[in-house]
Amino acid sequence: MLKVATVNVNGIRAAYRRGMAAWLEQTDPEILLMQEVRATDEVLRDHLGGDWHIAHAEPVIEGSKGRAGVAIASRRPIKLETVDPGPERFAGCGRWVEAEIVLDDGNTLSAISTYVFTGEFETPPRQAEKYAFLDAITNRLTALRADGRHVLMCGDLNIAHREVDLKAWKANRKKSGFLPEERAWLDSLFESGWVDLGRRFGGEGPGPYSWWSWRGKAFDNDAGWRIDYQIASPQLAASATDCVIHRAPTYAERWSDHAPVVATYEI
Amino acid sequence: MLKVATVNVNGIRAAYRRGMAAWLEQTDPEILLMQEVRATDEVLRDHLGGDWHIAHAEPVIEGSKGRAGVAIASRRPIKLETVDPGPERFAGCGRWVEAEIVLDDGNTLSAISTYVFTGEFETPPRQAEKYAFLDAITNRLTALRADGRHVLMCGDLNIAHREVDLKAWKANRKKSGFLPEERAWLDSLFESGWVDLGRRFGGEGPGPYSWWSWRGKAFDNDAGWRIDYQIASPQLAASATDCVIHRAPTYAERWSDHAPVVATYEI
DNA sequence: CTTGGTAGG
DNA sequence: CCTATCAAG
Repeated sequence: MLKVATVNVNGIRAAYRRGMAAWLEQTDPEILLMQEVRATDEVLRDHLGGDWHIAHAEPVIEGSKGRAGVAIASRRPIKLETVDPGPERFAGCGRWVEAEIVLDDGNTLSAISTYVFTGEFETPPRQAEKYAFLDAITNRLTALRADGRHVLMCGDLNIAHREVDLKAWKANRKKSGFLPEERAWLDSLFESGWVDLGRRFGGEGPGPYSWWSWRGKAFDNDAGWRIDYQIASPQLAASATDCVIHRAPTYAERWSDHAPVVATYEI
Repeated sequence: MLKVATVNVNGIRAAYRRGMAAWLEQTDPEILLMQEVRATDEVLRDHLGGDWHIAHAEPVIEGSKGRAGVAIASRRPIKLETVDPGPERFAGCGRWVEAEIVLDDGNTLSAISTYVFTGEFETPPRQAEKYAFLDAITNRLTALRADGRHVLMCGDLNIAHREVDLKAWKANRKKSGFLPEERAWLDSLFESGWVDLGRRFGGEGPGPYSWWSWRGKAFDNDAGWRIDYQIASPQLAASATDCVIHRAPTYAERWSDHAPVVATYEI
């Protein structure tokens, strides 16, 4: 049995200050994938404490200190760590990290933590960067699946797939995060066999969501988006028994603007 | 009877967040002089609320947004507001404001709120700026006293006068804030008739102090400095009946790193 | 150790 | 509305 949790922590320091440690102890995942770590490697390791093997893509490009950052913490050893999804333009961006982990059955799992660009900003234009990153993901996933291993991509894709995946879908049809091109990218991913565990176990919807703006009453009104995913290769997906979003009971109990997505695989 | 309070609020927003309003309501001064307001005029007025006449020197020089700022809030009308101590080099620095207030006896009071430069930084060198500001103060005070009005200069002078005015005087003999030249400036001010109300009513010392670093256990150990003053012209000083420093009971009850200095004048 | 401004989300 | 960095104190 393999319990996997993914969450955009929105700053590991702030998350711990607000109570992430209690959630982690109670949930006790075998693998924890994080996005927006927003800290140095030293700070990340200090917060998580011992007994973890950690793969961390800290952004290294100029002016990116305290931004982005993705990591994978594993109770089992990490055989190989790979940073960046491939193309040179994304070198050191702190948005992609892979960890090869050997499972009980001897098979290899490539676990991925990714944090896709927000496309919503006009200056500089970021939507093109987002599409380029999605392309890079497609290529990298295809390469990883070639040798038959298990692949699990987790993270904040900054895309809601269908109308049931965000509360205000009508108002957001022309907004980055719910553009036809972005949704089509997820369509083609799922059509080629990758499985969206959140939707498989999340019912018909609308909801559940995984992100709510801190602003106004977005959380209390459940005006959220499902933009955080566990996306598994077919064989791995077939072994899944559960996938739930850990929405905090109250606004005050949130320790991130995102909620964890937690899945169990019988593998 | 005229109750006057002066305090370096270290950011009016932070001070209100931490409980300044309760202190202000309980103390209920006729005139409240503030330093390090660190806010726009609109924000200052929003926080103080109605029923005040306000003179505010907001810093206007490039890159000074959110820094310095001195203000005078008065329950009685302010006849004339003057900003800056005079020399062009201090134009718009947000460290000096005067308010002319007509007293019950028909006399005019020039109340001053000032925030003298910290000299402790090496790059850029600030000690020279501090001495130049002290010179400007001397000249301006002399001019104000010429026509026989009452003058009350309140504020954070960033100078402890004598050994009894800071806990660690031995360790600070070569530090800005307790340099011989700075102490001599206060000596000559008091020798020319200006009166340090805090010392007149504060006993022999050591202490009381008006500022403690936020760092370490400075507050709990009372490792402070008396750098906040009410300095009155001779006639006004003669009418004073009391001057006390409102040190918070506990660290948690502080709403600034400085404590208010509150005096009463029978005039 | 705390302040506010700032860029980013 | 929240994150972190930054200069300043």
